[in-house]
Amino acid sequence: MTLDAIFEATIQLLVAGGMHRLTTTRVAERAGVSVGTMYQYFPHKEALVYALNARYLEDLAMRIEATCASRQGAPIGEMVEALVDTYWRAKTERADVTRALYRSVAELDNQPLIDAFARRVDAATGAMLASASDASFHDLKGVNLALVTVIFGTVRSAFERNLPSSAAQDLKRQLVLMCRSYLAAIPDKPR
Amino acid sequence: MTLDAIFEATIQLLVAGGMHRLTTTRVAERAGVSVGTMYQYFPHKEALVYALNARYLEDLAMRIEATCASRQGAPIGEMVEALVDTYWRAKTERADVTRALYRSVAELDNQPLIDAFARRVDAATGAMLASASDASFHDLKGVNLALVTVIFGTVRSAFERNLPSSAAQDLKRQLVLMCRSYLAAIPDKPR
DNA sequence: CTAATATATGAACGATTGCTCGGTTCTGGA
DNA sequence: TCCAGAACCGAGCAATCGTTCATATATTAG
Repeated sequence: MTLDAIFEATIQLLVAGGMHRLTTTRVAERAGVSVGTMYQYFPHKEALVYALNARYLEDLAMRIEATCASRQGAPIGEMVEALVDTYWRAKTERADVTRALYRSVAELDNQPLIDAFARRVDAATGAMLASASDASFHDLKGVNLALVTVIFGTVRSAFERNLPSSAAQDLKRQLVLMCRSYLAAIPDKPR
Repeated sequence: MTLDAIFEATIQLLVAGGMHRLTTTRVAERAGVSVGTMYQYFPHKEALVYALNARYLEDLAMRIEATCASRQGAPIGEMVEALVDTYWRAKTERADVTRALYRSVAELDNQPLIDAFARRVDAATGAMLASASDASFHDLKGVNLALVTVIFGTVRSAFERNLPSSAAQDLKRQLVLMCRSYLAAIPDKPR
């Protein structure tokens, strides 16, 4: 479809040269359409990149939600591992695209996108944590926020450092360990 | 000094409108100099922003190094708290500037800057950790990398979520707790 | 005071880019 | 076959921006 071609071209150009080399002409050219056609789908250039990020975040959110749903009632240790795993894999499997989008996002006013994504993820992980078979938390919201922020932040930070994959693998393991020992350290909900 | 005026103007414009509204003319105007003058200090626009980030990272690195030096031989718990505290404070005290620079950095090829900064910080925190009075680590490099990545990443992630300051304060506490329980969970170096 | 050097100026230029719009081609129902 | 509406085209316009350079001003040395 035309739309897919446009998105794909945008991704490729973003990966290759970042936002400042993403011109409407080039996108059209690589997508095999004309500039005019692009403007039939997007009111302006920003909208294109915005839509691309929306697409990406939609996919990511769905994968996280699926993971969370599948671990309902599991022990927390397993939950954390699954969450880290899903997020890490999603980001790593096309690292160049991830990096390109991380950057493109910075030059956009897409706080609404980020906020909506955060809310979805918070809800999914929150529900999962609440169902843990071997723990219940006094301050579930706080714990949830801490976990999500730490995991997402660490993954991003790891990306920025361009680590060799062995170091990255190790870091991932440390991250899981860190979350687990944290969860073990906070007091259970009194009842 | 002229240079300071230029930097200050750049920061203000970056905060106000991001990189895509940072034009040489506007910088010059706000700095009270002419465009030509700017080009006496920087070969092109990118160099200006690059230098600004270099300046910022230099300051940040120095503060971290100072913190690390002052905690030589302390217990690890204290070290972690001091590190989180320094980094968090440095980022928070002028949150708008921090955010603006986070963004500007994304549109630049400044991997060298980031790498150099990472090396400096790794060295400083590594040396601090190695001197801990109450622990010694089998895989110091791995532990160090994990700690730094998690802390820096979490702070950044927290920024992106625009949390109310009470939630942010709480998150900071959870982060410290997380690092501490992690450190308690990994086995000491055998001897 | 003069000459020489360093620093500052800002109008003008060339190049690029986002976007428009008059017009063509495609599609599928009657 | 015909037609209407949807999809597509792409040369060209208007606007912006980074950069230059001939000129002016300030500073220092002799």
